[in-house]
Amino acid sequence: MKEFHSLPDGELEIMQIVWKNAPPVSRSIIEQALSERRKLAPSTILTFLSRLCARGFLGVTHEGRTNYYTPLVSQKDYLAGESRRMLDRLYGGSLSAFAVSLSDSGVTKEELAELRALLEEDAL
Amino acid sequence: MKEFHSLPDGELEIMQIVWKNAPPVSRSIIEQALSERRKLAPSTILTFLSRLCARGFLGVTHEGRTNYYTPLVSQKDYLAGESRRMLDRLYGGSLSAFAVSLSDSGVTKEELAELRALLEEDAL
DNA sequence: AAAACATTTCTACAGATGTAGAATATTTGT
DNA sequence: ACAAATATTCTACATCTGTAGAAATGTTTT
Repeated sequence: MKEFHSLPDGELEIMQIVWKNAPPVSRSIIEQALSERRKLAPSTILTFLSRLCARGFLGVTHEGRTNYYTPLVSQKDYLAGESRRMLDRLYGGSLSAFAVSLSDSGVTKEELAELRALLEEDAL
Repeated sequence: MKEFHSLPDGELEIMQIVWKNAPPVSRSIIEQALSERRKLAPSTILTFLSRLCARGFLGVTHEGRTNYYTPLVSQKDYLAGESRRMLDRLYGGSLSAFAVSLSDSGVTKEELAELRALLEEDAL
């Protein structure tokens, strides 16, 4: 399992959108999806996209005047790495310490119940 | 519950040490604790400390030529905020999605068992 | 009290990140 | 073929982060 370094917020936001859509994804699709959350100049989005390409997170193909992007790192792999990193960084690697902290932060009883269900049915 | 913004790695590392010790904590103590993990110039550590003061994370008092630092934000509050932020940012707020991802990232069976125990005894 | 020393504050700088205007290239309507 | 429209790439810049040398300040030793 490869180690990817963390993405900055802006780039992660783009990746989440790319992952959510069937590849390859055009910039207009991304801009569309993103616009529901915040307004960015087209060139800003393109900057993020090219930085993601430079990092090896996305591959790009040109179709006329349009760029299409394809993820080169899977969401699953990236998130797994991030979660572990976060657990180490913040809780010295202790999952339980993290859970306690979450309950401090207001996870709902429903969420905890859901998690317990997952654990009890050995889904993990 | 106040919202604190995320700390960069270097500053978080310092905060973790400050939290671990009984306040107020001197720079020499911090440098000592830190030196076991990595080597930084004293002035670098001081830079982090003064940035933490500027952010309102630490208060400082001067005792002769020595500075003593006291946390103004509790570890518990900070971690609670960070955990939630991370859950939102990476998993759209879903605790279960996070748990699945953790199991992808190689949490041990022991950790999961421990977590289940916590949940079952309603400790959270 | 001067010298030697320890500690802190200033200043600096390179690289990362968020953001976007200007310049350039591609497509399309007429 | 050309103008209008549109998408992409370049260039730019302010702020944040990691890092630390130089300068200033306070302490101890002889």
